[in-house]
Amino acid sequence: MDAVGDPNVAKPRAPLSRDRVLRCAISYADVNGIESLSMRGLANELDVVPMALYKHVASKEDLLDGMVEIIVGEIEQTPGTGHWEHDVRLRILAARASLLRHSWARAVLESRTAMTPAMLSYLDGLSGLFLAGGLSVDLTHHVMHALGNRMWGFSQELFAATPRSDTESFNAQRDALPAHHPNLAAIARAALQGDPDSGRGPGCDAQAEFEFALDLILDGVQTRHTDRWTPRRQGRRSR
Amino acid sequence: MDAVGDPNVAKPRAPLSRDRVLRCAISYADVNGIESLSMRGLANELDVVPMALYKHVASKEDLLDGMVEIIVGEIEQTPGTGHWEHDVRLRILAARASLLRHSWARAVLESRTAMTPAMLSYLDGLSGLFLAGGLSVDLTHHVMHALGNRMWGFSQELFAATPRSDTESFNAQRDALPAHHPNLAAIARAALQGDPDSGRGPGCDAQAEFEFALDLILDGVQTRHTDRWTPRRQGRRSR
DNA sequence: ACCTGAACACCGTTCAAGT
DNA sequence: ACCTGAACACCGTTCAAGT
Repeated sequence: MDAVGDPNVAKPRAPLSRDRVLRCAISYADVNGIESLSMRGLANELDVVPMALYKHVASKEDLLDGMVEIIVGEIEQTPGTGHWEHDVRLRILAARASLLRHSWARAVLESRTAMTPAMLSYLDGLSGLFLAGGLSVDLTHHVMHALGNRMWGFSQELFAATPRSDTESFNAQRDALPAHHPNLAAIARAALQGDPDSGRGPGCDAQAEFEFALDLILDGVQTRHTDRWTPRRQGRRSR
Repeated sequence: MDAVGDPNVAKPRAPLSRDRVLRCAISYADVNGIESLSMRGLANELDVVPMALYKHVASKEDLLDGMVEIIVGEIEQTPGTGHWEHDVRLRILAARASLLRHSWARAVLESRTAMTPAMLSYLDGLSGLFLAGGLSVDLTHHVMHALGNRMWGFSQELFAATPRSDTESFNAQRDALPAHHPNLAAIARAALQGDPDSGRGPGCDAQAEFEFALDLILDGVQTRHTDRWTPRRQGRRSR
């Protein structure tokens, strides 16, 4: 009747489409890591000759653009309530949730230089939350810059989760820390003591760090806003 | 007497060293762009067989680590005066100055996952400025995260300086901006009106944006510091 | 007109053969 | 013991030959 049980019959492979290519690339990167994603490997995954991809994707760069496009497009459009601090916080945490689902998303997004429609929409929506809260256009502009890649939900990693070097050199480095880097050693010690139950070794609570930094910035913006801050008027404040 | 004027005599090529390899790679990337830096091309630049590089550099990853290592190592060790806001500001602007000298530095630094000695030293020195100013170890820890890649002197680029796509699609995108992205359009319009003399098209004053964001964060830290902020005590503030 | 195998011009890195 | 040419196992992309 059909091809079930007969491995020699070609699978009725679904026709290729840009969306199918991009989604396959995403799950391939999820499973195998972004560094092992190649046009040839992806074509193989799709049971297709490499050249067939170029009908739906202009180049590998375009493929990567399309991959982040999908993920950014999936960011939840959290509702605006008119309380801009709350609204912005919610929206950015939604972005964080979307992007954290793919371990490679941060690196790829940071490597992109093109602006895609979904990225523009997200940025426009986020700016709109500030403007709806009554912030001036100028202040909103500067705040968007100030958020940095935090607007995508990223917090700086001080020490990579998995040091690339082998364990012995990692241990050597850690043992040498107190002598040569007393300040970092103190911080690391306090972080480890403070979170004895997290049990993640030298890591930090990324979510807590993210929210601390986000609130720090939003508070500063609130201050600038109520102070009716304007650009080029005040110059640098004395300190 | 010597080889001057005789092109057939082999140049007495300086013996290779890790430092010479790294510095040649840096200036090669400065001139030709990081994307066209290859082990083979670098070897060719040094009049050497590709394999010879592997005596001084374990891999291309190690080469890139070494390149940022040199640049980070060149960050000026600005003096500490005990006024931590001033000291931190100065040190971070010094980092910015060093890294901005190489257009590829930001991308490469952000792609690194390993911690190198020079990076550790810089981080230790920067933390030390906060601690010397009387900030608690905990607050210093969180602030280091909050600075994000701003601690290296980077500000978020909202729109890449040179859109990768061709000019016509760029124009099409810009013309479609007001209709679909009213908030971004308002920001772009204000930015262009506000800086009529900068004449850099749709760009922003990166230095001004950087200092705005840096001061925003440092002010917030000052507030947390004088409020004797401690972690896990206050949880989220109501809003 | 469409599709695709082979080819092109590269990579980073290994390895064995030569000195 | 040291050095290195050739080779290996890939890349992204072009292109001409086949249907």
